[in-house]
This record gives sequence, C-alpha cells and structure tokens, in this order.
Amino acid sequence: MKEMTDIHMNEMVEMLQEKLRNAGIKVTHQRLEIFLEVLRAYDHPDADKVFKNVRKRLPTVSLDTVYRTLWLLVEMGILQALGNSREKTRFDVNLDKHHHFTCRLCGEVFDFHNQELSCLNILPVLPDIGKVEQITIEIRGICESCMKKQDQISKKGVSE
Amino acid sequence: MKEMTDIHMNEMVEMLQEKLRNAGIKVTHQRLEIFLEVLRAYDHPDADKVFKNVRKRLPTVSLDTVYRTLWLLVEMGILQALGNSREKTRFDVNLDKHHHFTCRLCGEVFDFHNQELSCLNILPVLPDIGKVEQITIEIRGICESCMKKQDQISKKGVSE
DNA sequence: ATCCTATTTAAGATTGATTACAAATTAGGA
DNA sequence: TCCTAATTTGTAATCAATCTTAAATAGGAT
Repeated sequence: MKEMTDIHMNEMVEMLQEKLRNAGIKVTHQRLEIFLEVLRAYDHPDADKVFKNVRKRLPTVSLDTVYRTLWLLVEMGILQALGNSREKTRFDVNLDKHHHFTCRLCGEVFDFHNQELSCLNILPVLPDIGKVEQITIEIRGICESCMKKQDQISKKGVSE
Repeated sequence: MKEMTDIHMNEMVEMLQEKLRNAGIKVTHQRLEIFLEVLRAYDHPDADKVFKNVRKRLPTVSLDTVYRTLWLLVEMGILQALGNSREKTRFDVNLDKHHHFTCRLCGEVFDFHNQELSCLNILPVLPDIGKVEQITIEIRGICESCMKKQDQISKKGVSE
C-alpha cells in the first residue's frame, strides 16, 4: 500500500533523530529501529508485531521498550495510535444519530448533535476497499468543566 | 444530559421485553435491571459501573451476567458499545490526512482518502461541551478480498 | 401446577494487552 | 575517556474481560 523508498526512509529517520535531540531525548538504536519498523510496515502493526519484527534485528529488545517508544512517538506527533483500546468499553442506549465527545482529562463522555456529521455522505462501497457497514466519529478534547478548572489553576499561578 | 421520564422508561423496558420474547430469549429481571441501569445513566457507563449500581437493587447479580447481558443487548441493536477496546492498539506513521477502514472479518486496516471527511468543518469549540482537539473517523465493514471469499463460498454452496 | 431448559450464581482460573519495577546498560556531555 | 542520568532489560504484576464448573434458580411452554 504505502510505497517508501530507502532514501525516503533515511530522511524520516534523520528527521526523528533531529526531533529527539531537539527535545533532549536520547537517540538510541532501539528507538530508531522501532520507528523504522512502523515505517516499513505496509499495514498498521500493533505493539506485539512491532516487537517481534524488531527482535529479528535486536534480539534483546524488550516489549516494554517497544510500548514506551511507540507511545513516546505518539506524544511527539510522529506516530498516531489507532483506536482507543486503553479505555474500558462504555455502553450507551442506541437512540437517534448522535456523536460522542470524550474529555481527555476527566474521561467523561458527552453526547452532541452535528448536522454536518450526521449527513455525511460516505459511499456504501468504497472503490478498491470494500463495503461500508459502520461509521464511527469520536471527538476528543477538553470539556468545559475541565477548562474552567485549568483557568482557575493558571490564574492562581499568575497571581502568586 | 439525557432526560428520560418514568413513562418513557417503561416504554423502553416493554420494548425490550417484546424483542426478547420475539427472539426466544428469556425475560429475566437481571436483564431488565441491567438495561434499566444503562437507560437511567446520564453518562455512558462501563460494565463495572453498571454492575455496582445494579447490585444495589439485585445484591446477588454477578459481573459475568452484566457482561453477558450488555453484549447481548449490543448484538440485538438495543445498546451500542463505544470504543473498540477489544482490539489492540495499532500504530501508524502520522502522514497527511487520511482515514481508516477496518475489515471486521480479517481485521486488516486500509487507508483511504475522502474529500468530504477531510474537509469536515467541526467548530474548534463545541458550545456547552468543550474544546475539540482531535476528530477520529473510523469506518468498519468488509474488505474486497473478504467479500470475494464470501462470494466463492456462497457460489460453492449453491452449485452443490 | 409441572417440567424442561435457559439462565444465573459463585469462585476461581485464564487470557491477552499493557504497565511497573529493580537491576544492568548506555548515550552523550564534560 | 569518564561520569551520570536516562534508558533498557527481564520479570512480575495489573487490569479488563472471558471462561469454567457445578449447583441453584426461574421462565414459560404444555
């Protein structure tokens, strides 16, 4: 799917090294190999698959390092994590079309309605991909109540 | 958030009873109480929260029953499960705007681009809710390759 | 009301992903 | 090169969720 020349890969790894250095984070061969593995992957590998493949080149790498590195790269905006499997499954009465806003601070989930989202016109069949059965739209951010709390804290910090 | 009168609740419970009976599934007070608990909840509770609250009324209910019932109701289309916490987290190089199509049969994830999705105009601040930081759109369905496999199987079944 | 079967309970074991910890190693500046 | 704090390693723990078994319970068809 994703064509990636060796030259392009080298550029990406150099970019990573620079970002790490700028952030004062050590450039270890583990981190580079783990990043390379995700780059190289045609699919979207899970942590265990990355672990197994990196092990072929670094036989002593630990699963822990793979997890820590992957999430580090996500925090740095270099990778993205698909799905929200770290959260517990929540259950909701299946009423009319509505969407969910999850606060990343308190974890609360709020319903909201949005004309544009509800009227999304996704073809029932995506060419060359498959048949669409379900569209999930999840919005994440900070809820009003948590924003107010943050404001109060930052005001306190300034006034002191 | 979700206003639900007692009358409305009764209607919903009757609807559930009818659906259970039509499906030949026994109407137990456990199932009704668990459904009622999700109905009553202003938020979107996880299984453990449902369990703890139902226990207040049915002190002997087991966690196992709560899980079984919640997923039963999801299968019947009466509840929906938020998030995909049953799947492992996958990692992807964070390139340009693209979306993901997950095949529910083989689990493969495919990238695709969609003008309409990429140009979605969500307000950065949802009134009365909070600040938007991230929009995730996940499409689920059956990929081409799995559809072909299914076709072959059904043709085989007919020709025999 | 009776009977058959689905369902629930209880308590524990299991799975599978993810994270925590102490000890050993290493990157990178002085 | 040396030093030190950051990082990694290997193992063990955690956590949600599921399964197991056997016994008890309760729907609902007749």
